[in-house]
Amino acid sequence: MNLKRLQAFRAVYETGSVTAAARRLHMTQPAVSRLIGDLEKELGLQLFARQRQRLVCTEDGRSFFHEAERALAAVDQIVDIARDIRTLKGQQF
Amino acid sequence: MNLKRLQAFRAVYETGSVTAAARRLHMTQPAVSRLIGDLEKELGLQLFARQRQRLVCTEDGRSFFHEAERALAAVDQIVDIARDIRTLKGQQF
DNA sequence: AAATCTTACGGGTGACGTAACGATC
DNA sequence: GATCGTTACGTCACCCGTAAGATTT
Repeated sequence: MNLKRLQAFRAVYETGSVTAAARRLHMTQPAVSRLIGDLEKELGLQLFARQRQRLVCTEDGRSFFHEAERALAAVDQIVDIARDIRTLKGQQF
Repeated sequence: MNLKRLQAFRAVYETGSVTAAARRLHMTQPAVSRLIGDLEKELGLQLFARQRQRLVCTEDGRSFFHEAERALAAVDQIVDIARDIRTLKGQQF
């Protein structure tokens, strides 16, 4: 598993397009497209249905998103906690 | 942030040694040692105190571990969920 | 034709294992 | 001297951006 892939998935899920997700992530479209494809291959699930020029989230994608968001939130919290600890340390002097 | 670093941290925390953690992770000792060092550098925190031939978890390390474990559990759950979805799909046929 | 997603390709960064070193039991 | 953790070094895979292709509006 890989955090970047999860972050890309969240961005595409929320924006509904690879282009918008790439903008949010400060990346190019091909890079985001690959991350999604790699994640689908790793999971063995089709998270998005390629219809026309848009990626429509599948039923599996929606089920997966709920859990993925929890994991990403937990990881984000880790960084916050670390910063809090550092700040606390700094105040001790 | 990086999942491998967190997994290495958990393994060292629970086993109390780099060697045991490396065995559990199917990696070499230097690789695990680097992951721990990289994580500490990234967080700006000293997670373990190098005493004698053992790594003793610091106060900061213990505080951080609680949150890290939650994140890792959430990630582990993702994989499980994905497998469940695949299994369910398979049963539909 | 402009926009979107995907695939191909080359370059740079990072991770790993082996080897070597210092310290401890 | 055996074990443990760290550092050095060479190699290899992975990830990204640019370029090119296919499809849609």
